[in-house]
Amino acid sequence: MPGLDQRAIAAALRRLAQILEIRGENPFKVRAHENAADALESGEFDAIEEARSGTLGKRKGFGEALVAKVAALAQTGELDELRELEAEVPAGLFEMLRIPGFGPKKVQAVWKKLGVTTVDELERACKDGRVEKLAGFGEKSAAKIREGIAFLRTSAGQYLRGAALAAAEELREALAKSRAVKRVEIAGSLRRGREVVKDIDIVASSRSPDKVMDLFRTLPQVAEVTGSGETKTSVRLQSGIACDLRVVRDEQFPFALMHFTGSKDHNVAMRARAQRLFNIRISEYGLFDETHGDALIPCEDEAAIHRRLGLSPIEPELREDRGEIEAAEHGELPALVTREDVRGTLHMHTHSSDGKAGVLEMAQAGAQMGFEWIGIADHSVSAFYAGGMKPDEVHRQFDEIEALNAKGSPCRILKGIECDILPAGELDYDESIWKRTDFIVGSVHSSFTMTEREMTARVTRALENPYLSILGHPTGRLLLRRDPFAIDLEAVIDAAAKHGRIIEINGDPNRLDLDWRWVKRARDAGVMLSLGPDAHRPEDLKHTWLALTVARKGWLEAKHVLNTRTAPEALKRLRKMRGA
DNA sequence: CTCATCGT
DNA sequence: CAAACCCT
DNA sequence: AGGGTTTGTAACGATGAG
Repeated sequence: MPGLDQRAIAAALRRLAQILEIRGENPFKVRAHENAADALESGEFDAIEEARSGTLGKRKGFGEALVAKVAALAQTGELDELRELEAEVPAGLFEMLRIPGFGPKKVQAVWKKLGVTTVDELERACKDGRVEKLAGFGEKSAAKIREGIAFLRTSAGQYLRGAALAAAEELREALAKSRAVKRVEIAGSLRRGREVVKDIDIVASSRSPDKVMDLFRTLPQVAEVTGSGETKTSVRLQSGIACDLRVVRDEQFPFALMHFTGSKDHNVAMRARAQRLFNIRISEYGLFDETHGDALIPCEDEAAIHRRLGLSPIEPELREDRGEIEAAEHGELPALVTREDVRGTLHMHTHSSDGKAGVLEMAQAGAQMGFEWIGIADHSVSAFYAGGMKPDEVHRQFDEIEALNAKGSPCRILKGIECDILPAGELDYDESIWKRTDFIVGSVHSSFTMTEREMTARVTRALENPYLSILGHPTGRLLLRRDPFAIDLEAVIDAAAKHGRIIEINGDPNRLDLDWRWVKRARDAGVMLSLGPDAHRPEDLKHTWLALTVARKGWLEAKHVLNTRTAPEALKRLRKMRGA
């Protein structure tokens, strides 16, 4: 077997860590493997080269054993230890680890004591009462596991927008390079900006579809071709995501793009309306005028289709059949906020808490991406698991930021903190720290299991604090992993509106929280929103764009978004909340 | 109540 | 498992 | 210096079993 690349080595070490964990080995040993995998994944150094030259062992976290493992994986792609242990641990156990509340110890228990090795078996064991009889488990445990399995099932086969989009853009670019391809676009729910997707749809136009299909089938990302004809090819990528490519003649491209972008409900509504008002039939191949012998009405792009149907152009993000067609009819669509409108971005971490870079590096990355200003917001002291800052650390960081701003930072840096909203609705620290900040992002990071009433009271109380500028990731959801905590968002939005507070659209690909459906309600209630990358390393600043998509999906215009302001304007808006 | 486990 | 610590 | 041994995440809340 050939040697593995750095990412694959990291994945192998992570797998090993999981096996060790299920086997109940020393937690520090498990952690050591995870840390090593993290380090390799960060890509900050060439581990393969360092393993070869013998310098890897000088690195913190890499001792004799891990250096040997990395070297073996780099050279042969195999590791005896991993192969042997994998043979011992049934593959289904890893899937069980994904059940919320079901960790390595419980996996071990049901495996060893009940011989359960798959999620399906576990479900049966819950139903027939074997689980609740197990020492350490009871009726409630069994019920909770069944809930967890149900959640797992609903998220099965779905992928985060962030990951799917990256894969789709690679494919699109590969296809666009071909001379046989005239036009090519990502379609489907990905184009509509949905937060999770079940597959990737790509639409292309070409005079020689077979050539395009050939190219597509042989792309390096493709693991398996599941179907292929002259208009459609379906594949599964290495990452497991299914991907469909449709190829049409160039005249048909706008119609196909619109059809495959959906949503289904949007298409149905569009078609019914076209039929009713214009006697026009819409299909993926064109607009057909039924009063004139079903003649094709040519359109060069989607905007032309919209215009022909008496509508202003409807951006893909809005095509959810939530009033966009009526708005387009009356010329009342929002002028959606664009990348060009965005001048700054705030909510990012540095090595003062759990970030991987310093303030200056983040500022440089921000400037490079064209931001005029950034806002740092490291974790507060209660977020111990994330290395939250003690008061003196806050002052030290703020001194550094002030010095940088004074001597000419790559871009203007705003001083902020991501302050924990404690269970009673208090913010971490006190006024002596708060007053030194330009802004505070207040976030819930603990006690998620409060009742809706309690949680709502907690957050609305925090919103009354004049120093809380922005409510961070308001529902705490983790896409495909954890539901939002119970909270009355209506009441939260009202409280934010009342006190002039801003609500964050967190752009972490795992969160995308506030959800777009609520973004629109916040907007309608007069609340300003802020795009937050929640970056932990310079390259994460691009999460701003994921948040931007959510904003667009929530019908936001530039005026609704803090990030479109110049630094002085943003500061003015933030200060206003404090009554200054 | 204590202990184990999980999650952040 | 790695790193710090303690011992001769 | 080289070895064997001990210590170390980062700290706490929620939940459930017994």
